[in-house]
Amino acid sequence: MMMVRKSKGLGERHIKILGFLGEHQDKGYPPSIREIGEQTGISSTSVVNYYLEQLEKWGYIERDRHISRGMRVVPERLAELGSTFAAPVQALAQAINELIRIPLAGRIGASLPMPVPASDFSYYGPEEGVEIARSLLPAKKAEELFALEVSGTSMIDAMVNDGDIVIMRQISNAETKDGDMVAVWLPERDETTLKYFYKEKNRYRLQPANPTMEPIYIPKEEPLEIRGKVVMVIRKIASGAM
Amino acid sequence: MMMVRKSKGLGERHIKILGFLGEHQDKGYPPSIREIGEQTGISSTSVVNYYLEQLEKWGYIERDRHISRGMRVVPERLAELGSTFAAPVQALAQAINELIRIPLAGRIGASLPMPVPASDFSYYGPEEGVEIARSLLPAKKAEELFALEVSGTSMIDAMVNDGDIVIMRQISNAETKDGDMVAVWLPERDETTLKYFYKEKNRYRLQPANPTMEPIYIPKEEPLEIRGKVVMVIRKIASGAM
DNA sequence: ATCATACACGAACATGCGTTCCATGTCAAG
DNA sequence: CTTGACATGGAACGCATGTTCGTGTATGAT
Repeated sequence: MMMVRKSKGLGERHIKILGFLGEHQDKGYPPSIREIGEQTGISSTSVVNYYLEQLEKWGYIERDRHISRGMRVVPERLAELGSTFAAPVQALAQAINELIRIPLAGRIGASLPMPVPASDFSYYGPEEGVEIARSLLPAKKAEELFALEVSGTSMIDAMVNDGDIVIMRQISNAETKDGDMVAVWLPERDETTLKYFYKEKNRYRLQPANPTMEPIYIPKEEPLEIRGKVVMVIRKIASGAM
Repeated sequence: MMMVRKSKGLGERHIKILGFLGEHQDKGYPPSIREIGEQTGISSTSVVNYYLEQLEKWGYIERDRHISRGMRVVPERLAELGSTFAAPVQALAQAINELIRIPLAGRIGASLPMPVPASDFSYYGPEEGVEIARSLLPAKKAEELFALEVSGTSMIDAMVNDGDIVIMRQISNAETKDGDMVAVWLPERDETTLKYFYKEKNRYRLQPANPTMEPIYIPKEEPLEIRGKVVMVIRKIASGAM
């Protein structure tokens, strides 16, 4: 066989280029091949192109051939790098203006049968949505996420007020882990509630976010549906509330 | 004097161009003059350039001459348009990937002497900050904004929990209007609290956000300092809370 | 009427900038 | 040592794209 020296994996120059692409971000347009060369100490445009082709193959960037400055970084791919690399790329990932548009699936309230986003998340046009900075989220895939506007004060005990927007991730009963804050649908009580979820011997403990309030217990026999896991709560405060 | 027909103000073509710049946003790089022409029904590159120069003069975009696709929209300027124009620009403003980086000024807690951002908001480097989508904010200037991380559960009654991040706008006592949710510093009680603020005959009423809780009254004689107005509250919920 | 100005075209020109091809250097496998 | 994938340069080549200029047409102002 053959086993080349460094080959696979990002080399110093890949990092430099990626880093420069990030720094260049605030210019409003991508750099040209020559500009990349100057900044990364590569004298030949063909070499820069060589690396760009690799970055494209690895999936870190996308290019539109024959178009000046026709390239863009792929934030998702970059996010994967996480903190693997130091400063240069770190800063990059954060510099990448990346907003995630989360579909507003509807409203949720004590008695409302909690809506679930279009089963397959297929495609939602210019519907209403909430834009969140990727840097605010737990850096996971943006799919599976949906938002709900809270209607009514029934979730006061979960520290969630009327008008708040909760960002949720689709999750099944099985996937739910102790300590997750989830939206629970209790068919028998015809009630939806947001609580911290804990499995105990033969019951479920639903703990309110407000530490001054007591948990409620649900016997294991009672049906219980986890509709989603709360990832974030956003409260916009208007000028003249109340 | 002279008063030309339409002149001053954005015309249909300006709007179209601005709109196209927005739509083109997700490509990752700006369009070329010719591309703009095609999409907006302008056959001559010089005419497109003509409009771009105007948009630049009006401050809607910035250009880097002699650089392919060297232009970018100025979100702040665009935000001013507000809902003045219909769909096209509306969508634009929202499509503009624009994150606002709000400096994290520090922590706030019942007994902590609430920190205030670097007096003049001069310049803050890569300090910690929170990135918010402009579309989530009340579309005002991003300056004057700062964020605080809440420490402790002393503001539970304001529906704000330990770890929450509150986005605030600097505001003086005089500017405060009834109904604003503000951070109030009570020197005599050595206490900082978040409450809805109301002026009454000879006292101030500080109303908790949680409707089930009673307001507290501060006699007008007692010193009271409004440190900021709460614009938004963000709660990130970790997987294994509690 | 006459002129200045805003609005529009389209062609020509001069770079900007991506692409391609050829030559060279390096290191590991055979 | 030879071979070959990998890494770099450098210089052309040629389309991509911004800029400039000559022209033409409304509309107001004088």
